[in-house]
Amino acid sequence: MKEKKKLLAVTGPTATGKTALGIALAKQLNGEIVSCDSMQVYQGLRVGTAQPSNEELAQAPHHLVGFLPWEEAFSVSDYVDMAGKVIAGVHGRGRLPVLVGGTGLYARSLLRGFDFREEARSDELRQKLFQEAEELGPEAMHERLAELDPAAAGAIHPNNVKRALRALEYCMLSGEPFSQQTLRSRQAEPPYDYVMICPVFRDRQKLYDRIDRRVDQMLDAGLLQEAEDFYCFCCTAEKRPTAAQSIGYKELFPYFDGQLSLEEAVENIKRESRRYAKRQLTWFSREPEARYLYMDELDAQQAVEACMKLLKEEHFLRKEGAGWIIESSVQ
RNA sequence: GCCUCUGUAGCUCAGUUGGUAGAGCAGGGGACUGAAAAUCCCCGUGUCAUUGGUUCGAUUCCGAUCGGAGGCA
Repeated sequence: MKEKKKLLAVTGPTATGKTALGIALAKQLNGEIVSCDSMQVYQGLRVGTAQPSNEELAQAPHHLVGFLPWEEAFSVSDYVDMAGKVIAGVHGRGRLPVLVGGTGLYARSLLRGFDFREEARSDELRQKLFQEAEELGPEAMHERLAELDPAAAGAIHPNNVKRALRALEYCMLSGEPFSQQTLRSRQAEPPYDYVMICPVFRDRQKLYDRIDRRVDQMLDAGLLQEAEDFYCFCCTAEKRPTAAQSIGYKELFPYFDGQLSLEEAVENIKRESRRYAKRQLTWFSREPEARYLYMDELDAQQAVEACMKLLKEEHFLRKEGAGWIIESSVQ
């Protein structure tokens, strides 16, 4: 007999309206927003990463948004740690955590209870491995992985140096095969009782149009200034920070360098955002729990109603008097 | 009006000395367990503008028509 705490997740591709929907649901359900976005964690990357606006932030408590300095690295395991603590706090206040964001790996890792071992990570070793890969070539490194962990080597393409080296790093530090960790995580007990709502568009073109339009809006909202500040920071940083991976900034760097016109750089942001959305779509299609919400058929109000209906069906909620009560879940 | 060039995949263009075609980009699909907005893998049939002719056979050669670009009047 173990009681799991409830959690509501709103995850899906960019530009589908997760932020607004999450806030509406949080307001309705006495909730607090817990962001699940690898780039919105950074300070000052407000426009380009589509962080909630001040008006939005004022409508519900938000966590894990805009708190990390640019130079700080950030990773899944950091996220799972922090989010776990934040969520415990929300539960402690007797409120409902509403996970909102598009970083699929973060959401899955948190909700499925993936286990990242503290000792299985070393920046030094990682750097060393990358140097070796540079000298010996990716195939040699992949062969090395094949010796330590044939299963992982079979699952990782030799050209995917980043993932092959991480697996290698893991094997060398932990003393167990990387694939073993995956297996262990798969058997882990999910820590929360959750429903995952995934807003999407039936019509791909509609989503792409929204993305294009949103990039234009970002420019109107001051993306260029924000990006230039960040660009100046990156130029003086000794190594490329994690934050520099964010779409919307790195595409503008060649423009600041004078190598691309603004128009070309903006086109690149739009294209990369569309591709990103497609990757997210692929990712979430592999989430068996994802409950799709087709946004091309719904206005904001209807989307919230559809979610409430779904939560009732999932026995997540029950109506009591004028309000909604979140079901307790004693197993 | 005349002359020249041009019309091939969504776009830019190759190419076939006549046996129905291929690159880049765009696009599509997929993978994903400590950088994930990252990283990586796979995918190219299109009335070769239209229409006649020559030919066993034409997208390829010839003519006409219709687009486009340039030049001369």
